[in-house]
Amino acid sequence: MTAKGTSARNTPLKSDQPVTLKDVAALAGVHPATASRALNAETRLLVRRETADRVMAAADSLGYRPNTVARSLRTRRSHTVGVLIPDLTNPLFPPIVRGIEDRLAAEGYVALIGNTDSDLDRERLVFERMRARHVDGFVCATAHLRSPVLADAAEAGMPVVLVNRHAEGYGMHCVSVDNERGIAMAVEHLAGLGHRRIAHIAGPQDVSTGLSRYQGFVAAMAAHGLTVDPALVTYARAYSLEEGDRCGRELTAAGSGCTAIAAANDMLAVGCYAALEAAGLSCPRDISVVGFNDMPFIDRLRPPLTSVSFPHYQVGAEAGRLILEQIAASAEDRPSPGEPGKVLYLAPELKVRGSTAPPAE
Amino acid sequence: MTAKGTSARNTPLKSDQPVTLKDVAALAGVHPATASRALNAETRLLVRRETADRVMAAADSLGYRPNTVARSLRTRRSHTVGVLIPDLTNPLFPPIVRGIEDRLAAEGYVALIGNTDSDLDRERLVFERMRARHVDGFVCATAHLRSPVLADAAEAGMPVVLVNRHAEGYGMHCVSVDNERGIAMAVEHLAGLGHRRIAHIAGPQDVSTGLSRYQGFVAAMAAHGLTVDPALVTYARAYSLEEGDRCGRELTAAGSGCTAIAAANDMLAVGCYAALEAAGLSCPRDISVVGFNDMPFIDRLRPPLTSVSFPHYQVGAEAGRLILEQIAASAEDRPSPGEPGKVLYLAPELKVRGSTAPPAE
DNA sequence: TACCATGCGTGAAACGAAACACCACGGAAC
DNA sequence: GTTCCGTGGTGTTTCGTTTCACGCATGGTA
Repeated sequence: MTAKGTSARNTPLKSDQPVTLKDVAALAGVHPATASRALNAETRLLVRRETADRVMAAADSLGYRPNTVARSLRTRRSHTVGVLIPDLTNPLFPPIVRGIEDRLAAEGYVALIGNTDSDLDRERLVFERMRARHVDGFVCATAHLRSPVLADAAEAGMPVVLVNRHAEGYGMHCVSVDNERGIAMAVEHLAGLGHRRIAHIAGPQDVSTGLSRYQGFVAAMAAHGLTVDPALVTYARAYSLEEGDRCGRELTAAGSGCTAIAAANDMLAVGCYAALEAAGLSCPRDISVVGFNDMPFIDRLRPPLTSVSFPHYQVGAEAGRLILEQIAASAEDRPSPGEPGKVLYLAPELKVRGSTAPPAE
Repeated sequence: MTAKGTSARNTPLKSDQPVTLKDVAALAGVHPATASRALNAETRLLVRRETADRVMAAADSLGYRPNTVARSLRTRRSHTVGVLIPDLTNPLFPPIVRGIEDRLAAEGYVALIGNTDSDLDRERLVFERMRARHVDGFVCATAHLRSPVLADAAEAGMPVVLVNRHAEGYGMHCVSVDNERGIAMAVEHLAGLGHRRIAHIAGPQDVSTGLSRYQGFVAAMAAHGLTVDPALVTYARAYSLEEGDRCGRELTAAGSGCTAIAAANDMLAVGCYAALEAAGLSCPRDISVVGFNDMPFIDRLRPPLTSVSFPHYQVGAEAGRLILEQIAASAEDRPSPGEPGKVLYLAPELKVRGSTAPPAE
């Protein structure tokens, strides 16, 4: 009866029906409940060593794989987390997602991924879909400052960690970069080069990155004794190349006289390149451009973009760590909507490259 | 089909316990089984119209959401598919994954994502992990020509669709680009410019893209009456910048005399840029370089890379379509390991950019 | 009137694993 | 000798849903 296999992976001898816990128990000559505990590391000490070994051997020889679905139904744990991102094809996100996924994988978790395109309806849809699949928590990179989805999640007491973008008032932990500090470094760099009329392509003001980089820009300008000309601030409706182009055209139109542009994000900055080219301007000779995020490959562009950098992968990994921590924590240990929510800021760093130079004249 | 609630989301009046089918049935004054059928569009016609409406209204008012986990346990369908990719941070994959995900989302499916780093052990791990979660099928972009994981999947009769990389002998459908044709276009372009000594940075030969691009290269050279100098073919161990750099250095070393390089992939080509720079060579003046894949942003590099293009997003979307098709198909309709497996090749297109020019002399 | 479809619903049994309550037994304490 | 307790296990229930196998009317038909 002990159809002991070799160390090699032996296919179950049974029919094509998957082998269940009951089968293992039967082979080991023990009750299913006992088998369950023997196989579960947590509860293994409740069963005699020798019995446990017998069960494990049986499981091994049958090629038993626990049915996670059944287990989830009972334990209400799926060992799965949902990851919400605006758009995977934005080069900022892949490293973050990898960081998350690697961290999760290390603990036996897997990631369910969903793109929202910054569309609230689509966000709701994927959120509900993931929730229905009983994810243990969410990592959310799509946070708007006011987010109905996050409000729901908070009310339901689900573990959520925000990444990159912050949203206050829901008591959620967040891991991101110090945006004010980052944009200040950009302004400082430009001012140091001698630029006075510095423009800003602001990101969407309904997400934290857009807002705080804008505020940081204003503050930093003031700190350097520079005035913010309202004509030199444009607002992008999305972090996209197209919007960068549009805003760039606006800034280069009709004698605005700006010599440098601090964009709220690399996509906007790169989009801006096209606008400069269209206007017959050269970067950095005529106009300097600074981005934010230091996306992969941005250092190989033409010209290489000066950008505010932060460790994307680590941000993701930290977010993964935090969500696992919260899942493990009992409900009362989690932050509640009332509290402020811990914020983990990774330090920004300015990467000076070929897109910035002293003003022409 | 589903009875959309009002625009306002009504919170369940019950306690914080999730509302279950039994609750709905109780409110509607009907048996749980009946409620199940009333809510399930497929079986709704088995119940009187009026009763069905009552049940749906009850479900709506309670804010009922079916427990997908319980459903999966019973139906053995998770409405989840596993997506295996080598590395999300390789810019080739995000658009493909988005294509897959969008297509899946349209049918109510979600994607479980896993990076393997081209490591067979890690691949096995995430594969098993996803399998344990009862994914309905796999989309696999990591296929090696011989793959134990795929062999297992085939034997178990699980729906699998290969994307980008092909693997024969497992009878799986595949959606990709015509690699031979693509590399031939690259060679033709270079030959047309007047290049005679054309080098090839080959990809890993244990994956289909590496092998067939290499074979295509050899064939195309012959077709143009050019000889393949073995010294002008180097083999990358991975599709990485580092390997591109290494191979590039090899090719530029000591008087190989090559004037053009056809790389098996953009990452290798871009890595090669660094090697050229290190050797004091200029692209395209001294050496022309052609890539493959036409990754996002590659057209903005310095210099913009000439590359063989194919529609990444569509490839992903097609793969999504195919996997859904197979999941829907009954087991006997699926391709079996014996048969060849349908292959869907999307047409390549050469994007000529600034990295190629006639030879110097 | 007898009889069979048929429409609507009800019970109850899965699905696979974990949690909970219990039980036999041997040894220790009183 | 009785009580008490810890060890190592057994049964049973539960998780929420689907689905199979019926029952019970009703209506059309021979």
